[in-house]
Amino acid sequence: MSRVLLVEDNVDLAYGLQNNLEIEGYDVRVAEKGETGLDLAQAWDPDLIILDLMLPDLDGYRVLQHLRKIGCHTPVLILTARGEESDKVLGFRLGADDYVTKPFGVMELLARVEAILRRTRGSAETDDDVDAPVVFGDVSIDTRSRSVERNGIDVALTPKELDLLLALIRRKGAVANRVELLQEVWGHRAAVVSRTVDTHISELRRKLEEEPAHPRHILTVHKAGYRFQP
Amino acid sequence: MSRVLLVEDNVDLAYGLQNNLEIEGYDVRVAEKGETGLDLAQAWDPDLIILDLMLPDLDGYRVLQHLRKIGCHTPVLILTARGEESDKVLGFRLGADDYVTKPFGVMELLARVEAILRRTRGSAETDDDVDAPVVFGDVSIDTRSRSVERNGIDVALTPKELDLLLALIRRKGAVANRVELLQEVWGHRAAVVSRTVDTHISELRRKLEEEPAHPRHILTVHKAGYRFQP
DNA sequence: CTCAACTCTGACAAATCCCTGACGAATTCT
DNA sequence: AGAATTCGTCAGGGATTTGTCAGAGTTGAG
Repeated sequence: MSRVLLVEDNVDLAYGLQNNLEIEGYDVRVAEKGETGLDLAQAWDPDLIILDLMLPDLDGYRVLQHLRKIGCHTPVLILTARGEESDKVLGFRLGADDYVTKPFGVMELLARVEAILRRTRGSAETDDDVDAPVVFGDVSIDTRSRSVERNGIDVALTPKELDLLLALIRRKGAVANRVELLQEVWGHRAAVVSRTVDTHISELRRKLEEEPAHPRHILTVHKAGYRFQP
Repeated sequence: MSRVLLVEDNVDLAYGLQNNLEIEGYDVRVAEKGETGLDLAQAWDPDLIILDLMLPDLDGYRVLQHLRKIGCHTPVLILTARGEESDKVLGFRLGADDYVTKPFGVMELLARVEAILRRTRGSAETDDDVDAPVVFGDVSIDTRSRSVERNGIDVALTPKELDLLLALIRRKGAVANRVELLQEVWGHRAAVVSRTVDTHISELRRKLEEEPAHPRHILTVHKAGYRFQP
C-alpha cells in the first residue's frame, strides 16, 4: 500500500482528499504546516507528497527546495490556486512531478497520483486491477490512455464525461447522488442547482448506450441519483 | 459503534431522531443548545454531528465555524428549514458534509448519516451487515443500488415505496402505525387524514406479494397500523 | 486573432411519482 | 345483526424530477 503525504493547510480540502485517497487504498497522512510536512517527509518516508503552495508558515516552494537539498527525491505533486505558466516552470524546475491547479476535480487528482506512483515504482508492483481496462457491454475503457472504445471503435469522450463515467464505475452499482458526483468530478462543494450532471449523463448515454432512451448501464435512480450497471 | 451528536433544540424532533438513530445502532447524545453542542463535540468526540441551523442561542453556522476554527474536523450534517441555494452553498463552504432540509423523512436522514460515516471511515470497517441485501420470501432488496428483485426479476419500486418498505422492515415484526410511518418516510408531523400510506402499502403488496389480497409479509394490524413479517 | 472544442446554464418538455377523495369491503363494536 | 369504524383500491390532476437542447462563456490551439 502506497503512502501519501498531504501537505495542505485548508483542513476541509485536506479532509476530503484524505478520504478519497484512502478509499483508493492509499495510506494517507496530513501535515497542515510546511514544517511538519518536512518532518514527516523524512520520518515517514512516503511514496508521494502532495504539496500545497500556499502554506501558513513556509512557502511550498521552500518546502520542495529544502526536500531536494537534503537528498529527498520523493515524487511531489504540487497543488495550487495559481495557474500561471511561470509558476509551473518554477515548480517543475525545482523537481515537482506534476502540477494541479485549483479548483480541480478529485478524480483528476486521483488519476494523477496513480500515474505518478506507477511511473515511480516502475514495473515493481502488480497493477492488475488498477489498470485493468474496464469493460461493460460493448464498451471498454483504458484508464491509462483515457481512451474509450465501443465495438472496437474509438469513442471520443470529453474529459468531464470520462471522469463522470469513472466516478460512477468506481461505485460499482451503488447509487451516486448528484452532490457526491459534483464533489468528486467537479470538486465543487455546492448543492445541485443546474442540470450539469444530467447533461453529461445524457451525453454519456448518447455516446455509449445502444438505446440512450432506455439505458442498460448508466441508470437513473429517481430521487436518488445515478447508478452504473456493468 | 459510532457516536452521533445531535444538536437540536426542538425536543420532539430530537427525541424522535435519537430513537431512530439508536435503533440503527448508533450511540446518540443530544444537545439542545449550541453551547452545549460545542462542549460535547470536544469532550465526547463524536464521529458525526447533526446540526440544526436554528438554535436558541448560537446560530448553527457559528457553531460549525467555531468547530472548524478550533481544529475539530468531525463531519457535520446540517439540518434546516431553509432551502435556499445561498444557504446551502454557505453551509458547504463552511465545511458541512451534507445538508438536509426540513421537512425530511427519517429514512433519508439515516441513509445520509450512514453514507457520511462510511465515507469517513473509508473502508476501515466491516460493512457486511449494513449493505447486506435484505431478503424475505422471494424478494431481495439491495439498499446500495436501491433495487429490488423478486424471483431474480427486477421489480421497479418508486422511491416512496422503497422507503416505506425499508421503514417497515427496519421494525422487524413490530407494528408501525400510520403516524410513525408518515414521520419516518414523509417527514410529516401531522395526523393521518388521507389514504396516502395505505395507497403505497397497497402498491407494495401488488408488486411484491404473491396474493396481494392475502399478504404474507406486509400485514395489516387493524386499528394499529402495518407490520412486516420476513 | 479566430476557430473549435468543451462546459455550463436555464428553459422547456417529458417522464415519473404522489396525493387526494370517493366508494365498497372488511372488521369491530354494541 | 346493524351501525360505526377502519381498510383496500382506483383514477386522474398536480407536483416533482429528469431529459434534452440551444446558446453563452471559456479555454486552448493554430
